Amino acid sequence: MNPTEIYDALAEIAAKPFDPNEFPFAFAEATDAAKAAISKLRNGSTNKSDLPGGVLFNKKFHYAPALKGLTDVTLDQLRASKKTKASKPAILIASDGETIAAEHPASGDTLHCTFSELGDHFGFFLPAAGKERYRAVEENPVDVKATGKLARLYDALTKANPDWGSDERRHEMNQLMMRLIFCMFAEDVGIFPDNQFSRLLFTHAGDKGEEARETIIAAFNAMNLPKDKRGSLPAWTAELEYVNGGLFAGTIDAPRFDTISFRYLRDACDLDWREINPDIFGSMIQSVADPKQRSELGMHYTSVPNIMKVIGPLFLDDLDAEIHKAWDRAKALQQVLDRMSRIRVFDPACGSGNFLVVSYRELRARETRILQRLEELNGPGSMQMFSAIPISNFYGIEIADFAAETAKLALFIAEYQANASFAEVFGRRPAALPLKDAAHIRTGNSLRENWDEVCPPPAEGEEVFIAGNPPFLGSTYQSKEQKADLAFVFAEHIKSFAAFDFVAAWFFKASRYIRGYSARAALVSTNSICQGYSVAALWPHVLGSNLEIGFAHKDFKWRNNASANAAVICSIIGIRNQSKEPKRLFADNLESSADNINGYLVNAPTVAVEGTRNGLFGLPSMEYGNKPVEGGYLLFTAEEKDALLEQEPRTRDFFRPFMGSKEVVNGYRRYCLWITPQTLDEAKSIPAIASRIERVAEFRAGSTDAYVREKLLPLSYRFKQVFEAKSHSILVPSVTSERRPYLPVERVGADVIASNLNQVLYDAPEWCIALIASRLHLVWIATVCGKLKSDFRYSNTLGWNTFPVPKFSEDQLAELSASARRILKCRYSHFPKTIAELYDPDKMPDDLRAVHRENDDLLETMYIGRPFRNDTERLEKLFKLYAAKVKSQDKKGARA
DNA sequence: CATCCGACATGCT
DNA sequence: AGCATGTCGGATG
Repeated sequence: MNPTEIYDALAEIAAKPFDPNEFPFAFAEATDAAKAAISKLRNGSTNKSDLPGGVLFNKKFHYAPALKGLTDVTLDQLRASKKTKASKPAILIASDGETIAAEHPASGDTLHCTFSELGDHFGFFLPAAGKERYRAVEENPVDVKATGKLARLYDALTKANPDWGSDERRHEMNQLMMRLIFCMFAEDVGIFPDNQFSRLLFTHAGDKGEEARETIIAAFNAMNLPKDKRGSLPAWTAELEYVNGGLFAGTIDAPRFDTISFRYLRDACDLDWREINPDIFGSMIQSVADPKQRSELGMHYTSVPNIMKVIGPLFLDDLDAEIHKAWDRAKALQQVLDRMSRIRVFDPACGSGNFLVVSYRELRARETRILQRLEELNGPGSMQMFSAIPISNFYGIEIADFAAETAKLALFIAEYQANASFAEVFGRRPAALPLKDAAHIRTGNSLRENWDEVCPPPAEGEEVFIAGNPPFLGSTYQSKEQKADLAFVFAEHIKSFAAFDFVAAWFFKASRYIRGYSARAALVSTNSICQGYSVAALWPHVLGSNLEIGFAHKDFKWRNNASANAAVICSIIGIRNQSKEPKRLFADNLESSADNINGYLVNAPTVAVEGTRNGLFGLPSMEYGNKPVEGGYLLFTAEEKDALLEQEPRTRDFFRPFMGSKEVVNGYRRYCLWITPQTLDEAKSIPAIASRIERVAEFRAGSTDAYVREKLLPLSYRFKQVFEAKSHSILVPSVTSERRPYLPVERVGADVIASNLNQVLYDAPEWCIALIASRLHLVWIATVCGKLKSDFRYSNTLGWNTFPVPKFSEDQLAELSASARRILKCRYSHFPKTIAELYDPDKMPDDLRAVHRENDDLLETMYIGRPFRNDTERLEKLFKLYAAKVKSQDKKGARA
């Protein structure tokens, strides 16, 4: 049975009246138990249940009928049952026919729903069918459990109070959740004595939560007032602690609790909150408020190792060095402490506050170390034992209200936990309550906010460190609002910004913020802003004449513990005011010091190759391939082509081989219908083709691109962009694997139609192949072109037109042509091996390696009279030639 | 009209 | 089910 069938079966049970005796067997059947197993269960021979009317199916489920309104009690009995412990059922189920209470004993995850919703919660019951519900996030189990419980509570509350799910009340709803979490955490760690919150809540809220709303409101109001000012509140609130700290400031309201939401509240209170990680937990519960995000639970939260990659080189490493240097001198250590108390950390895209929490924790840990050392140096009792690092030194901006509330809470919890470790070391702890101050978390659109207002720039003696992981989004994927945000940031400073990735705006704002101040910034980014077109377009504006890249982590694959990871390669870029301090470059798990880190995140002088439509070095011009934009209706696999040919032999003359990257590299075959104005009438007379042309028109009519929708509609018999060779084409696949030692390039006849996944030299001389297939060319392309992830992405404007070559003589060109032919011939001798197979770095044939080597030696000798020693030397020479050419062009331009 | 890109998309093994 | 590796066409200059 697949999950859909299980859903149907459970829904069917739910639709019928509840029969407490029949239910377990129907449930067993619905969850895919064998007929024989069910009859054994029915006749009692395998039923091990020790509860009245109960049915225990070994390893699958333990069910017991409940008296009206007492499903919770029955669930407790199921949980406590000795037989449950012995036979480890995946699910416990109690029902009275009105509601269901269920639990996964392994994870402690619970479900409360009405009986009629049984089918809707089929996912919860899948373990009874031996199916995993979903791949659990590999995180602290407490965090996972807590997230699940909170999500259910949130859902149940918004279901019972639809208005609390609306935009107007979202903030109040989120505040409520955070306050509840704080209370549950506080009583578990002992900030609240005697479980006072849940004890009073469940004493005064009624059995089914009838009074839960009023009780919660009264309790929260009390926590916001010193104990002597609670005259207007119910007497029982006198006992509650005064919390303050802003957490209970502002409006206090609560939704009505129905039986189900009240049960989830009880479940949440039962959880042990002591072990939650405020850093990761925060990002996980972000998904609570946004059901859409649930499936990608925590997909974009930054893991602690990645946060450390940012804040380490940003300021912690420097601090550690200073502490190390001062280690034996009390006065110097005291100065470090003073410095630390004046460090402020600002995350302009703080989400649930991971960066702030981890930064706070790291600073507090260092502070504790220093205080310990000072006590050693000055003698016991000599130190005033309090922390000089307040959470009010931490600033954030976050657009999502729930996340912003979470961030505040996470810092409270982090503070508490830091104080607890402080107490472990010194036996004294700062008073936990009332909370003194809060982090400065602004709920808003970071790109619209004035950062100076959120986090005032550092005064003399202060420092501000900006750290974070802003969202990445290419221009194709940006919403209207996001495009407007980009314009808001860039319009008055830069002409062309619309093609920037969304993350570029954060770098730009950070650069304006830190300029001239004792402030630095480091942000996680997609690596694409340090590749190709972006380098010349963005970095000069970010850095200007006063800033520099102080450190960078180049190209690492995004990873966190979420089950589905975002597919992106990241870089971390730290910017600062120009400084004599060393620069650090992290690449391929190695750290090196750099004289200069340029926009490509390479230790080299600052250069940025700008794309150009004109060849700088007189190479033949390279064009685009044919861009279909036709919904696939003019394209065919070999089988599809043969099928159509059989059905309609007249289509034969319209088929042409169609080659993109895959066809060149992996030897696949595809075909397209190639129709010209001259052959259009004949083509249309063939119904199979005519109908395809119509489908193309339909497809194009639905495009968001006005040009495709309007201008291209009458041209539906052909591709969007059309090119044809006269004698032959040289194809250069535009996206190919970074693993190959040489770029793929192929020569094909004029019958072949090249797709836009190739760049094409139409009817060009063969020596071009010798250039493209050279190591020199690969090194150049790898450096100056864009990438897809870290794979090569060939570009005519950025790569081919800018590729520096010496002035070749006719003889040299003839030699290169001969070399190109040798490479092609060698490949053919390995027929039918594909380029992918031949250029697999582990399996490349020796003779092919040899002809490439010869080709490299031949070409490189034309540059410098001998082969280059390594890629570094190759790049240096190429950049030197490039720079010289650009300079001479500029002069020409100036003269003209 | 030409080009650059993808907190990707998807087929492999 | 993770890893390798390039489609497709929107959006921009």
